[in-house]
Amino acid sequence: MPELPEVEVVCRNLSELLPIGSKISAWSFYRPDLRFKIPKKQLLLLQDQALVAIKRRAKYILFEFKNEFLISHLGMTGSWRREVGEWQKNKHDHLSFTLKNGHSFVYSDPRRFGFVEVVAKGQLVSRFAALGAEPLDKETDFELLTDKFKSLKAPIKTALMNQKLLVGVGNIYASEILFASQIRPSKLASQITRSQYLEIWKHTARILKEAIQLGGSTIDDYKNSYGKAGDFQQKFFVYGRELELCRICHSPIKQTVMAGRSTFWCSNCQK
DNA sequence: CGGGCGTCCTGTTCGC
DNA sequence: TGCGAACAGGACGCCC
Repeated sequence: MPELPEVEVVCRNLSELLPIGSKISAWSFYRPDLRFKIPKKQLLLLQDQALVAIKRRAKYILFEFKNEFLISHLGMTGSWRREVGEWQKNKHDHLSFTLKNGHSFVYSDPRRFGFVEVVAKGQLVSRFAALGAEPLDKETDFELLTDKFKSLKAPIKTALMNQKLLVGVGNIYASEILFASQIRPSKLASQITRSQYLEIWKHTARILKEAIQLGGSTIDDYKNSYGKAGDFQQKFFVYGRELELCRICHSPIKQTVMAGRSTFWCSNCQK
């Protein structure tokens, strides 16, 4: 489900729903078996602490407290929703916390690829040491990023999804970015010119921003924290459009599997 | 060693 | 209609 735009939207939703200074007055745990066992003890230590901020890094949601971060990764199907007053627990709800005002925030995750984790502030840098550059951060050095990409042997589509170099791009947006850049997904990252990389970085930022503006992409079940679906899927040029006609040249869109993931492209527009 | 593949899960869709 | 296979937004460990 969630790539950078979807996670960013959820972070913005949660920032609105969870005012700075909010305090968790109670935790509830329903089933501990997420990707990693839910760290109950550490979560309980966050009780009565004031929320400082909610941020995003890569595809992670960071709830910042005075001394720790509560990290949430949504995996494929994770979601946070708010419940006010009496509410019905769902089959895939794993945990929730409640504020003094009675609002509850519930984490649900059918496929259980997501997880929550508590990290001391001093440990955050090392925890995220393996993560690459943020595509929407104006501090990102795209010249350096280009150098790194050019040293890879992998196809560009696989490279774009590698979170060690560039974060936030997943299977949907990788296909969309390469269509906009007019480059075939199978083209080797090392064979792409510097000027083509400039195009790729430009379209990466543009597409991710547009997707955020439209509330992300809903393929099947992604919903933001208000329960609302995204609209960016209506703007897809290639993802999920196998055999449909290219919006630019009207050739049928092709689909193949690369590194185990469905990949979509136009054989006429992309070289 | 870099990179590809299988794997962790459940739910839905597809094809026979 | 029914049932099993294939597939789905991520990311890690293992193996070549």
